[in-house]
Amino acid sequence: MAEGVRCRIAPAPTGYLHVGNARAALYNWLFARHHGGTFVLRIEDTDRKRSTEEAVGIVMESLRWLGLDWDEGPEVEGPYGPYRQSDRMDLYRTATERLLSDGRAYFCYCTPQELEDRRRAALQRGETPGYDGRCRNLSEEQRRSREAAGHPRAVRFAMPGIDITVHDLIRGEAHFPANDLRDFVILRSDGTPTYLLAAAVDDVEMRMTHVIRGEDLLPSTPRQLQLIEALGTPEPPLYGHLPLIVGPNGQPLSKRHGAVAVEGFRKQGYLPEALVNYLALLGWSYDAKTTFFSREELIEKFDLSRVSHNPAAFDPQKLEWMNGHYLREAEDSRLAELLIAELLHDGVAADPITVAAAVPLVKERMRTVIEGASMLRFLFAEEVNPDQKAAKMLGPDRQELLREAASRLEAVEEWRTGEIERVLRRLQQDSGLSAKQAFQPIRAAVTGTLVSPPLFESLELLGRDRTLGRIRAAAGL
RNA sequence: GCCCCCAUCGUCUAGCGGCCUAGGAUCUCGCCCUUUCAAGGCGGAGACACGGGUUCGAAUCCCGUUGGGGGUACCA
Repeated sequence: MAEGVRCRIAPAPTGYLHVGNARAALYNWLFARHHGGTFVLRIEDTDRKRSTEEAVGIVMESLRWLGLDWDEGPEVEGPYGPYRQSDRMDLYRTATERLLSDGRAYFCYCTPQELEDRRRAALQRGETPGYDGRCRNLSEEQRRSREAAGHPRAVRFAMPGIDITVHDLIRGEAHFPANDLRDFVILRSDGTPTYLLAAAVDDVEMRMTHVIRGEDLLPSTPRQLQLIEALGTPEPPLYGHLPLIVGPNGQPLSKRHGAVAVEGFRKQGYLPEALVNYLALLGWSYDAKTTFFSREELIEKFDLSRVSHNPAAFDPQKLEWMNGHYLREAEDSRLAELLIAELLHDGVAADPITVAAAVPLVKERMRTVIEGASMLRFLFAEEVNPDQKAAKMLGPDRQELLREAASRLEAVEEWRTGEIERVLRRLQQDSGLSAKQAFQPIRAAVTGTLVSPPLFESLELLGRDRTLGRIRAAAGL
């Protein structure tokens, strides 16, 4: 660690940033920031068909939205670029050639079909499936004849045939028996590198000191360690494997469980600081008590030794609750902007001044921006269509109350919350009704629902004309 | 099949041999506050997967079982 920490997030541009990747990015970023190190973004797009420019853009946008800025990577570049694997093909080819000439890799002429057949046969015999190494010791003659026959060839890495122990930063040691560590393809027959090769080469070339990634990659670590050693690296990176994020039932997290992409959470009205805080705690904890962490606190306190070992179920409800907390803490002006954007997205051109005035009414009762926006809709609608429950509250027996309310409100001198409240409370007392009995019909008439922001404030914001119009309409006037 | 990882309330977790009558958060239920809904306050219910060891003493250490997840590709 002499030169300082260097770690990275290396997403494949699949068109969105999955929460699992987002969390891995966050932990890497926190780790780098905590140690004053360097956080690198590398795009793993060796699978050309699946990656587009647009997909890369979305990944970067999601990272930025989360506030995870990278020190090296696309757009900012850096001393070990380029940072897209598709721009680094020469490197992989060169590395392969060196491995080939060092005798650490060899050409394999087996076809996918043959491989599949042998694999099935081995499974049937109860043996460990995996490459049997048959092309490893081909004679020069055998090789030549296959070349002459035009057989496609892939390049395989020659594993040393020894047991390997991985020292994991998070979970300690993991032992892998030699028999399960078979020779694997590093360069496909079409000349492109596989993940194992590309990641190993890049981690070495980019001087990564720590590789913190999902547990799904733990079994590939002994292979990469060997590859890295064969590449002549004096000091391989240290590895740490994060527990996977799973769905509510312990199954893999999928779209069926709601949003799984960072972009999706943004669209649903979540705040980045809420997602960051939630994700930080999904697999890591600081102590028994602390739940809320600012970005600075996370940087200061984050520590790999406190990352948990077991899979964590993503809990949308807890995220929502946490989002509510951050919404309440957010600046009013920021919320106003988000609400206006959300309303507009919904086809409502909301007046900014009204929204700004309404923010205090909704900020403490919304859990997402979408929810907040829906609470404000009645302020901008032409007319209201009472929902079922509200309609019940507007039966014939409430008409007199509504009429009286309309006439008294018409006489209010200054259309302010205080005045409105005074008049309506007097009405309530005169009517002999309970507050609930008296005010719910008015709420129903004005907002079309029985659940809304506080009534008197709402009436002020709605304005006298529309308030009276709605009450009268509900009273059948 | 084989290999690897993991195992505390429904969920996220604290716990790293006695401080545990197992703590916090979320969810849920009740009460208070209250014009509705929230927010807030108070209270309740809710977990050490199982079986063996080790030890004066085990949620904590060891072994096994069971369960879950991951891997086993010319995907990443």
